[in-house]
Order: sequence, then structure tokens, then C-alpha cells
Amino acid sequence: MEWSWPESVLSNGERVKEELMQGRELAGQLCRVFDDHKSTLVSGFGGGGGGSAEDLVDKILGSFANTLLILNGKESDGEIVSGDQIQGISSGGGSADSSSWDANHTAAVIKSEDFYEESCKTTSTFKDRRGSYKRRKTSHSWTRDTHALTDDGHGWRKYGQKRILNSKHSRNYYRCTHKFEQSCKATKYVQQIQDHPPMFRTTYHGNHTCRDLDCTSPRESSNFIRFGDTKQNHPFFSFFTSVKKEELVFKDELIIKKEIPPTSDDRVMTSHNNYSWLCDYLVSPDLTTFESFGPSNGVSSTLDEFDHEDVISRLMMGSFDLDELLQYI
DNA sequence: ACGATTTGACCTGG
DNA sequence: CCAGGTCAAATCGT
Repeated sequence: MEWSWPESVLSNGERVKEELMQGRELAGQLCRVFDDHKSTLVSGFGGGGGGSAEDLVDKILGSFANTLLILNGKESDGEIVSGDQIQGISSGGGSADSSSWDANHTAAVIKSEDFYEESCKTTSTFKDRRGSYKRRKTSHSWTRDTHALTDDGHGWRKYGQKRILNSKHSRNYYRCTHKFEQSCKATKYVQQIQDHPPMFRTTYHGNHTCRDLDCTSPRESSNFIRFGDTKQNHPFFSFFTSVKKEELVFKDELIIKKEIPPTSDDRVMTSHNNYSWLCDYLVSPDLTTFESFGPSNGVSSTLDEFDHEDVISRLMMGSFDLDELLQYI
């Protein structure tokens, strides 16, 4: 199918290139920052990190935001642009499915959904398909170790519990409260990995695409990246830096509330996919900007083979040839 | 009544 | 084959 980028995109190609080059440069700097914080990758972000990494990510986010806006031909000249606005822009272009971006990233989810759709179509076989799913192969997951079960600000609903081999404690599975209402694909599982002191490992999969305040951080008004906004408003950073005066603590299945000061050393983060977890934040599933040009408009022939995450990852790693990217424009 | 949790069944990837 | 991830009926809590 024939498809071409909007004229505004073509005329702004140079500016796109500039923005991306800046993003690449900043990403390179950020990578060096990460290297400096290898052992304590995440704790360095929050309280005692000095903020340099945050600043860099701010700038990178800004670059990408500007790029996306230019691509949309709706640049806003230095204006602070929130993710909400970006989504609004993108929704005008094509698919209104805010989860499509994420779907393109998470093969397992796609498979799962495909299967589910398939099940729905063949209603005769729909009944009793428990446990029928596609296990995620390449998990874009990250873990968070805490000494207590922390409230991460999202609405979770438990959907399963499992005893894990060679583990004293069973693993609890949670999905986003708004999984069905808003097709939010975020899941996590929590497992106690140590007794004294108690240590819990929470493994997150997928991003929240829901917009409910209960689901996004209740202390933040949006799950969307707020480009150009203060650091605190980045979900990425709020995850680490938001003040959690209240923490839920499990004790023999009894949940008690405990006042604790926000500590960063309590939060150890491990990515299972290098920087992809960061990319998940950098590119919110709701940022359907590329997608808005997408399949419904016939761009799929090009962009389907255009691994968004890979591109962003490579941009992050500074290994992407900008001309290579611009060929897609 | 309704939403959340529990729990055994079920299915898949490795 | 089996450990892990998910489903959904039963149960619980409000």
C-alpha cells in the first residue's frame, strides 16, 4: 500500500535530524552516567544521584518529544508539551487505540490477544480456556527489590498465586485494575526472596496504558510523560523519587501500614533488558505518534518492520545511524 | 450485589 | 516433561 509522510514532516526533515542528533548525543552521555552507576543503577537516580542523569533524560525526552511533534507537523515552539497533548495530536491521525504502540513491542501480549480474539471468534472453544496464553518470550521487565511491599501508586488486582520451585515463598501475580476497561497490559509479580530482613522482589511487565488516577500514580496526575515538565512529573523518575510516606508491609499475610521515610537504598532496580525498560518509559505506550500514521493509514508495510523499540534502544545506545532512521521519513 | 481474592485447572515455552 | 503464567469458578469482604 502506498503511503507517504505528511509534507510537514518532509519539510522538517532537517529539524528532525537535528533533534535526533541531539538526542543521540544526550543518550550517549546518559549511557556514561549509567556506567558510572553500574552497581547501583537506579538508586543513583533518585535521592542521592545528584540529578545529572535526570537532567539528561529530561533533555532526551524533550528531543524526542520535539521530534515527534515535528513529525506530526504540529510543533509548538518551545511550549511545554505533555503526553496528553501528544496523544491528542496522534489520535487525530489514525488509530485511536492507545495500546497499539505497546502491542507492537510486546510480542507475547500480541500473541495473547490474538489468541484471545481467536477464542472469542470460535465461541465453541472459548469456554474453559484457562491458562491458555502465550508466555512472554522477550520480557521487557524490570525488577524492584524492597524491604517491604511498597505501594507503587498503581491499582493492582491479584489474579494468581504460585509456588515456585526452590523458593520458600509463593509468587503472587497481579494485573492492572483497568486491564479490561482500558486494555492496560501492565502486570507484575511479587515474591519474597529473603526472610531476615524481609526482601521482596517485584517484577514488572509492560507499561500502564490506563489513564485512571488510581492506576497511574495517585500523587501524579498522569501516567504520560510530561515533556519539558519538572523531573518530578516524569513517571520514570516519580517511580524512584516520589515520597512514599506510606508503605504497605506484609507480615504473615497481614498488611499493616507503616510510616517510613523515603529511602533510595531500599530500592534496587534491575533491568532484564538492558535499557529497554528505560525506553518503555521514554516511549510511553500512549505515545501513538508513529502509530497514528500507521497501519490504518497504510504505513504498516514500512513500519511493521520498523522495530520501534529497537530504534529507540539504538538511539539510546548511540548506535543508530540517523540517515538510516530518516529513510523511514 | 458487586468487586476482590483464593485456588485448582489448564496451557505453553524451554 | 514440567515450571511458570494465566484463567475462572468459588469464596470472601464490604
